[in-house]
Amino acid sequence: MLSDVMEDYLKAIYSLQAERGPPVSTSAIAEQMEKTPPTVTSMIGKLADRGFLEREKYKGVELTDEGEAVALEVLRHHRLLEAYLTEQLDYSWAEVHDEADALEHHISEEFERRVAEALGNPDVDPHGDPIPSVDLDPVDRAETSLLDDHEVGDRVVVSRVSDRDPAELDYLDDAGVVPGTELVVVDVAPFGMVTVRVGDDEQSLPESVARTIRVRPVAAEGDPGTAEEVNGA
Amino acid sequence: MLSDVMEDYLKAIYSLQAERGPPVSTSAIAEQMEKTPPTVTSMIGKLADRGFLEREKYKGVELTDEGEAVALEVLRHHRLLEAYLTEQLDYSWAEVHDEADALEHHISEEFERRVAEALGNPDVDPHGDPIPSVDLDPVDRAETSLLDDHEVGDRVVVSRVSDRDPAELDYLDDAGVVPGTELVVVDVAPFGMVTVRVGDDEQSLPESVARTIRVRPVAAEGDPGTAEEVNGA
DNA sequence: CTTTTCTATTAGACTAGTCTAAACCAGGTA
DNA sequence: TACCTGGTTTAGACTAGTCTAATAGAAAAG
Repeated sequence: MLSDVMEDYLKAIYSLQAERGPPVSTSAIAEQMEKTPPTVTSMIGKLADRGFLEREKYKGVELTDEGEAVALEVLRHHRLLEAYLTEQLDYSWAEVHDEADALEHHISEEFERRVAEALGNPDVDPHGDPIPSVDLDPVDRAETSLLDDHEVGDRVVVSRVSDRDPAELDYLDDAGVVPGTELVVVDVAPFGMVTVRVGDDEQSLPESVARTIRVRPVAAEGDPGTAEEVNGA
Repeated sequence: MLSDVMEDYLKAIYSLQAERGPPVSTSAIAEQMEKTPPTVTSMIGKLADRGFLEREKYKGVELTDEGEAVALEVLRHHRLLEAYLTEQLDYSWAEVHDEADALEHHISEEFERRVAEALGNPDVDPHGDPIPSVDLDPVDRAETSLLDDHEVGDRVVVSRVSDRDPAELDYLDDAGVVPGTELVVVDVAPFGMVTVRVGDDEQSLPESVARTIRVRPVAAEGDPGTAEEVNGA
């Protein structure tokens, strides 16, 4: 009933809304989706007509509960697939995103169920992103903050990394920066370059990378999820 | 470069060509694809322009080597997926077809490779259909014939069953008619109803079903593929 | 309060894939 | 040979999704 394309828009709007809050602008969606603004205007009109979002012209959009449910369903598919590909088919951390993007719209509820079961119903994917529950409760990012927003001396644990750019993921993987890794911010240079200590090594991360890493305070005793082994001392 | 839709047409044409030989008519494709004849005319025009088939107006089409390669690639995906879903995710024999149809166009070469490896590079799927090789050599149905074409007294081994109709598959599964099953034709009634003995049981199969089952002579010592256990005495 | 600038929307066109209705072969029948 | 019948193709329309170019609204600057 809902095309792949529409699902992609709802997913994009969901993540923009989660990051920067509603309303979400036409141009923000256009950038995220790599489409032109008129294309987005036309699509949000259709999505609003079908009740997936509220729209105020020239202002932006906000997902309705129904729109959010669709986005969460797609997100659940995406993250379950990432987890499955990593754990059962030996995909590397960096490879899974594109494959999951291609498959997320085409798996049945049955497939979703069986994959979740095979994984023991995990609640985070390999990047540290929370997997929406079967009943699609909104996921929250609770205690986390962006690494980019921290100051020298802060000691934090990596909660999640973006799953978008394979090259970046490979780089972080090599650097030992994965969900669960503990790090200390040792320098913040002009233009946002952030240097962190990971175990005994220091790693300098461009701002564009630091902005995609979410962290939580190091003290937390909370469940680190399915985090890989923690590096360093 | 090639849309899902085009891949589906090439797959359909491939299987029609394999069953009834070239040329394949517009109406046969239309029926298989559940599309109208004008739609098919328009699509085969595009496929011919792009070199995937030879077309003679008012006569029909025949796949080029390139078209056949595409069809075999899709078929390989389909059958690997069926095998994977059955073996690794506990799908029943009957459930896999639709899931594989949905996924076959969206898996990467990497996914194909990993799935094949996880299964030990099988050469038949759970229905008994041959899985095209990685290098896409044409598959042949060698020694097989349709159950429908046999006479009372013939003793044969099931080589493959159709993967199209889940209800039919469930029925055959219950009846113990799976690839590898040995059966004897005990009656052929008017209108094509075929009665076979499977072990100690007799099963009557409507012609529509008997026509989807391929069998080979019982004597053959050939490799029975990944056949399930053989039922009966 | 007016002007400039930036973003959003409208207008209109294009491709892919589909349909219905009408015209058109081609082969068999008279 | 002429006709009829049935499958095939053409004609034309429609939806989904996309674009570029032009217009319009909102917000910021003067």
